[in-house]
Amino acid sequence: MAKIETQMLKGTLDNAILMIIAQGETYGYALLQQLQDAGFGVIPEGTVYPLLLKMQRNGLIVAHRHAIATGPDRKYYRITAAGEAHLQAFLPQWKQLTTAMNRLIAGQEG
Amino acid sequence: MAKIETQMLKGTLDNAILMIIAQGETYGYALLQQLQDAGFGVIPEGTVYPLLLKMQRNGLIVAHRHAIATGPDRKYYRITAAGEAHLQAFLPQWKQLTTAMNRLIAGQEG
DNA sequence: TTTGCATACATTGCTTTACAAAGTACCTGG
DNA sequence: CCAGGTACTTTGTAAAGCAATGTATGCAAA
Repeated sequence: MAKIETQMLKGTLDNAILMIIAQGETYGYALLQQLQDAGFGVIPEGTVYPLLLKMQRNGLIVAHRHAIATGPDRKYYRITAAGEAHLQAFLPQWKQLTTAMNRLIAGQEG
Repeated sequence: MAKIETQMLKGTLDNAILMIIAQGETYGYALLQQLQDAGFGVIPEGTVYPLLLKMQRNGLIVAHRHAIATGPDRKYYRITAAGEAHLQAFLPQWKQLTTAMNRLIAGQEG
């Protein structure tokens, strides 16, 4: 999986993570793999963990720590109503940006 | 035209500008309007002009100043071979990012 | 036993980027 | 004359991704 230019992820990665959480409770370390599976390439821990903390501070997600049989505790995240609202605000912006870009790209190739 | 969250433009806006220049020589002040027409919303001068200077330093575009009959001089920009190569490297990354995001969004709605 | 590795999360500091704000300068219309 | 549109520049700020480093747990191999 190719690595996406990091600048391009700004303002997008957080919403990607929020969508993954919205589609099923998960925890940080698992998210690293889920992001890769989704096609974002390798996203380092130093990116994901601070992001999760920030989203928690902003009330977009809530966490609850869970001890498991084997290995360190996990922090599971769930999306909040504010998080859902945030996603609803993001979607049209993403649409606008990709529409504008794809039109330029079409003019580039065609 | 709605305003796109500025973080989302990082690493994308430069390539949008590069594509506009690739599709026909233009100058900074005209670019402001072209970006808006393309659907990016209002992009301020404090964003576009520094970006053009940086792209020039990086050899992606070349400029030549042109005096016109009425009003201040204009700096017209043309894309270079390095600029074309830069675009060719950008396109698959953009494709990868939008593919990954759109798949998540589909899972969000469907 | 102990070394190493995978799991799991947190923190500090760096770099890049969009942007606000302010400035310079030209020309036209009221 | 002066307000406003045209046209470009510069300085400083805030935000985000990430490298690097650290902490801690449990298991497997040596």
